[in-house]
Parts: sequence; structure tokens; C-alpha cells
Amino acid sequence: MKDRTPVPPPHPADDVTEHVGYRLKRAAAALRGAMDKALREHGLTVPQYACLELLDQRPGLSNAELARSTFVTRQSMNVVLRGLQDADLISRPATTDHGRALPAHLTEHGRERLDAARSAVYAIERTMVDAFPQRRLAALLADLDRMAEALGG
Amino acid sequence: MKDRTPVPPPHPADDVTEHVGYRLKRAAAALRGAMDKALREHGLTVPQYACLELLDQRPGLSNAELARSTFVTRQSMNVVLRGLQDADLISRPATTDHGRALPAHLTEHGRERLDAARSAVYAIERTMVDAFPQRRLAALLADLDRMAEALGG
DNA sequence: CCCCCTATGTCAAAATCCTGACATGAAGGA
DNA sequence: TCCTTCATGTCAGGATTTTGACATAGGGGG
Repeated sequence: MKDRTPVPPPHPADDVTEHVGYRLKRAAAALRGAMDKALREHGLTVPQYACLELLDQRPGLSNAELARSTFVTRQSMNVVLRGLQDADLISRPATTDHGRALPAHLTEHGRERLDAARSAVYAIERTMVDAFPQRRLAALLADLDRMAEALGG
Repeated sequence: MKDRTPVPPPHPADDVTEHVGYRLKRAAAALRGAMDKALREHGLTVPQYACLELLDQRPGLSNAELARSTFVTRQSMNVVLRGLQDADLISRPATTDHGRALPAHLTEHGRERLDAARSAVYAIERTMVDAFPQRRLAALLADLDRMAEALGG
């Protein structure tokens, strides 16, 4: 007689908390909370920090490009950029001679703020990475990426 | 002479997209988007579906317990529950003889709606799980859990 | 040259979520 | 008993984000 439920498809678990989606949400929520708390002391929100970090590594990104990179809508990113502009952390030209995309750049003030906030965020990242065997880091990163890709992210 | 930066701590990568936090956010955003799209055809939002699923497995949960289980505030969960009540998918007593917590239960209508939506969500979950080697599923779940725990989630 | 398609920035309105606050009910200790 | 503490449900306000829509700029193809 053969086993029923051949390969109990790894998944439809009996408990919701065993689902990948639940764990993913839990980890993301914990990260978001920790970053919120840490960044508040630096006067930054999570989307604002994400913007500064991206602009530091890839200066000249436009609003739409930043939005795609941070997984929010253009409209949301627009208000974030306005906030950063009002705080003099980034600069954007009012017009451009070619196209509509307005390239954003960090100001000196923005670079300083980013440097200060980065250490706090990196400490959080370190806490996460240290929570599991280091030899699994590469696989974890790869698997998260594959999941996102499979879902059309 | 000793090495500088002993153990280039696995992590501060040169590219933001190599960070665990970024990958986590990306995967969570992709999952959220896929679930949003799939659940819309069933007339449910993601928090609403999460509620129904939890109440199916653990009937009688209170508003505060549901909020903690889904990683949102009591206030947010309260409006979700009101929506579900107005749609006659769950029921909550107006009063209780002991304590303040109001236990929520699925209605027959709610169970039917959940059954319909569940297949769509499980298909998404399946897509995610199939995106990486099955032998890594257990480790992935465990590592996500450890990360959340380390961050105080 | 003109039309179609795409991408971008922006505005307006709505939905969603969170912060802060308050009142009630239960439990435990002085 | 009384009081302190904690957890819960709820209200009000504001902040954030999304949905929907519109106008503009550039690239191709007819």
C-alpha cells in the first residue's frame, strides 16, 4: 500500500504560522519596526533613509526610478522627495533640457545625515545576519530573490 | 601585521540590493502585490484574508489577539473587523460576561468566502515555495523566524 | 510629418494605518 | 477593602500610501 499524500506538498501546513508568507511578513514587520525606532532618533523615516542610501550609491536617480527601487508608487515617492528637499537633504533641478525625469542628488547635509543613520541601520542588519548560521546567508539572499522574481516582483 | 577588517562582516555589501533588509522588503512587497491582486477578485483585502484564516484555525480570537498575530495595531485591526462584520463574514458579540475581549467567529458566509480565496492564496504560496530547492524550505522558515526574534518581533 | 505608445511628474480624492488618548474590566498586593 | 497595574476596546486626529486621472516629453512606424 502506498502512502497517501505523496510528498505532502511541502506546504499547506496545518498551522498558518508555518507558511512562508506568514514568516516573511513577520520578519519584514520586525525589520520595519526596528528601523522605524532607530531612524526616528536621526529624524528620518524608513522610505526617506532608503532614498538617501540609493542616491548615495547611484546619484541622479529620478523620482520614478527611486519609486521602483523602493517598491512604492511614484506618488508616494514624490511626497518623500518633497520632504527630503524641504529638509535640504537632497536637491532636484526644477527643469531639465532633455526629457521629464528630474535627477536627484544628495546635498552635503544629506550625506552627513546618511552617515549618521547608516551605522544604526547597519547594526540592525548585523543583528539579523547574526541570528542564523553565516554559511546560509548566500542561499537565503538567493532564495528571497527567487521568490520575488517568481511572483513578478 | 594583522588583517584590517577581520571577517569583512559578512555583510556591509557594496550594493544595497545585496543587503538582507532589501531582499526581505523586495520579497514581502512582491508577495503583498500578488496577494492584493488575487484577493481583489474575491472581494477581500490582505488583512481581511489574514483575519479569516486565523479565525478559521483559532476561532474566538479577540481584536487585540488578531492584531498581534497580523502585526498591526489594535486600531487598524478594529476597522478591518468592522468591515468583515458589515460584510457578514464574521460575528462578534456586542457584550461579554467576563472581561472585555470580544471573541470573533466566522459566519457560514465567511467560511465560504475563505474557502474560495484560499485556493488563490495557496497558489501564490506554492509559486514562492517552488522557486527554490525544496530541501531549503525548513531552513528558510527557521532563519526568517530567528531574524524576527532577534529584532524583537 | 503625424499618430501611437510609453514613461514621467503631478494633482486630487480616498483608503489605510499609526500615534495619542480615554474609559472599562480583571487581577494582584498592601 | 482599596489601589495599582495591566490588557482591552474605542474615539479622534494626523500621517502615509494608494487609486485614478491628467498633461507633457520622447521614440518609432506609418
